[in-house]
Amino acid sequence: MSEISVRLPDGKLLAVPAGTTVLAVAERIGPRLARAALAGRIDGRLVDLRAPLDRDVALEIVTARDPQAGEVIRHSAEHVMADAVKRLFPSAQIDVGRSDHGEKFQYDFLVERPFSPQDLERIEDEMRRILAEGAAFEREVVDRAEAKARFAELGEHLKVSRIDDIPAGDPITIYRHGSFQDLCRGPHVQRAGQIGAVKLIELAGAYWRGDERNPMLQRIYGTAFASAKELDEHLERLEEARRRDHRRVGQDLDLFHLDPLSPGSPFFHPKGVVLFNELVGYVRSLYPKYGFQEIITPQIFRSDLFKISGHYENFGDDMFRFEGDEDEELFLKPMNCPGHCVYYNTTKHSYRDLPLRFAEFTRLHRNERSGTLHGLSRVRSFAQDDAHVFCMPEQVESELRSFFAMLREIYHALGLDDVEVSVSTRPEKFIGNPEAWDHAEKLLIAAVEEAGYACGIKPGEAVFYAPKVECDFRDVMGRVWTLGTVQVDMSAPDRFGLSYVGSDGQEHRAAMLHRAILGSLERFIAIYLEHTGGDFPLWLSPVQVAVLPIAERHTEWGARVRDALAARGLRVRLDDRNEKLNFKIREAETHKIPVMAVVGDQEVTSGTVTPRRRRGGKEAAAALPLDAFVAELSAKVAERRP
RNA sequence: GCCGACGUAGCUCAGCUGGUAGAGCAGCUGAUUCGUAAUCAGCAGGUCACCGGUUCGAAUCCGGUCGUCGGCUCCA
Repeated sequence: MSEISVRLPDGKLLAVPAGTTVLAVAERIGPRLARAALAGRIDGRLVDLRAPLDRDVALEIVTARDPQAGEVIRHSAEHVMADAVKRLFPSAQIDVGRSDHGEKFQYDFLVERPFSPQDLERIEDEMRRILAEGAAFEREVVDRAEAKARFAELGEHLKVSRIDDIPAGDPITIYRHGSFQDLCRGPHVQRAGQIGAVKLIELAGAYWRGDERNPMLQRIYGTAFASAKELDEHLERLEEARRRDHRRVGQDLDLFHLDPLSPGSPFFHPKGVVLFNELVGYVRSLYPKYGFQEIITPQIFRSDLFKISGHYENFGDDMFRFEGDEDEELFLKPMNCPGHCVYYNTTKHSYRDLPLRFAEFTRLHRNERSGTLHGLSRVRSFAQDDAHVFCMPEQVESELRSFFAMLREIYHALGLDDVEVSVSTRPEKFIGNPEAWDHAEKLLIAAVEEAGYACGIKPGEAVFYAPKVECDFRDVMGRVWTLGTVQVDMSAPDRFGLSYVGSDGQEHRAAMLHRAILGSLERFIAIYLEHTGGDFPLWLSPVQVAVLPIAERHTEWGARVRDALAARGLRVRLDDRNEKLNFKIREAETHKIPVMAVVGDQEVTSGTVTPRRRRGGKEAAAALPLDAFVAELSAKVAERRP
């Protein structure tokens, strides 16, 4: 039998017979490693311990300490959960599990009646029992007919249909622990005991094969770790996410609320409006620099507009529709682009006028399905930092360059530095010709790379009328949100007959770009609140300064401090309540006010204030003349420094 | 829209298997005049989401509606 060579992480080469399993290699290295092994890794890909090696490879043995250990453990926990469900509910049919996203795993079941939260507890207990039994996971390669027959006999009809999804020629493997077996690619732990801690998190309905025309299965989500300590840390992170939830922060800081009388349409409170307006004002302040002109188009349009744009047939059900006089069909606009096209067409354009860049912040309304509404991040009424660029086709590249320059400037100012950019390519259903799509996609990819981003590709993810760039921001909790986007429209120029007169005196088709940098302001605020936890930089803070007199005799000076700050446009509150300084500080801290100005006897006599920064702690701050204090703060605000 | 859970004072929540609603914080009043994260006391505050049913009696049990939350689907 031929030998292969296995390179270990320390550089050592091990010669073993072809067909040696990963586990056997681990045993050659040492029995303790073999016992602790959860999986192997070849070229960054996890492989099962029982998988035979058939070529020269670089191999790492994955143990509980490995960053990828969780993936293996959770994958095996899926099987344990399915096993537990089958033990408690023998008539349940198993569909499939997943554990390749985040720190949770899931499994779907077809059951006569939905699981209850009590069932969840029972299932979790049963899982612990299975872990305690510590059965070994075994791997088996079977042929297709055998696999189908086996699951058919078990009454697992969903599973049989899943076998049909496996491409012909691919090996079919089954993993078994105890009396439970499941179709699975692996890899899996050696024995159930290696799953140190499990917790079932939640129940949900999920359509079979993700199609809403199919029956709904019951999905259980859980998480699993090598140790109880890691599980606790994970639960602590979930708790932290709950603390930062924008709905909670929005409530605590009195920024907005959602009222049952208008589901999905937020009320912004005065402080929320400050945040909203500061964001809009900032973007607006950059419009001259990047050559945008702001316009305001109608909120309501006749249906004809959306018939021209194509939204009528594609999104008609998701628009707010009503009737005007004489059965006139009207819609609340769900986006600005058609209106911008109408405006573009009000005059004949020369190539000398292009590019024309129209921006608009007015409100948009979409009748989102009730189940999809979520705080500020999914609403029915919102505004975007929306704009459309009308240009000659050969100007698209430089427009994309300008888009990324503006995007960088804004994200940097807001402290959104962890951004990944990708291009979504042509979906199955699309309009326009494929060559034009290919060309546009190439332009986008080149522009992303030129802007200095590694360009990811999201195959088939584009909108039906336009390839698009998506800018995904990773927040402090590690969650990814799509913010900015730019799209090359393959449809509107023709549908609206967007044209310009070229230097040759002939009419030419114009190119059109859609772009937004923050996207929906509502959604952006949600994301930003969770990212910052409500700790805004000075310039965005609804209340920038709290003036805190120590006793009543200091309020007069406090009022003059307040007035001096307010006169320079700073948002300031004088806390003249009859409370102790500690109380006022605590409240300013919990309200996330970035700067406090303490005034007592010393300050009154010397005409100063003693500043205290948010979370400044006990460090002794020096008193500052009022003028200097005001000048420092207004300079920071003007420069949008924290 | 679909599956499940939930809806009690402005906020956060308690109220065991049915017997006329309770706390903390916030608010109001008073006392205290205080130097870097909660001073003390008193007062007031609820058609228990809404509609209907069961019952001598419903916050509690049942049905419906609305909303919220977690998912699914969708996201121009």
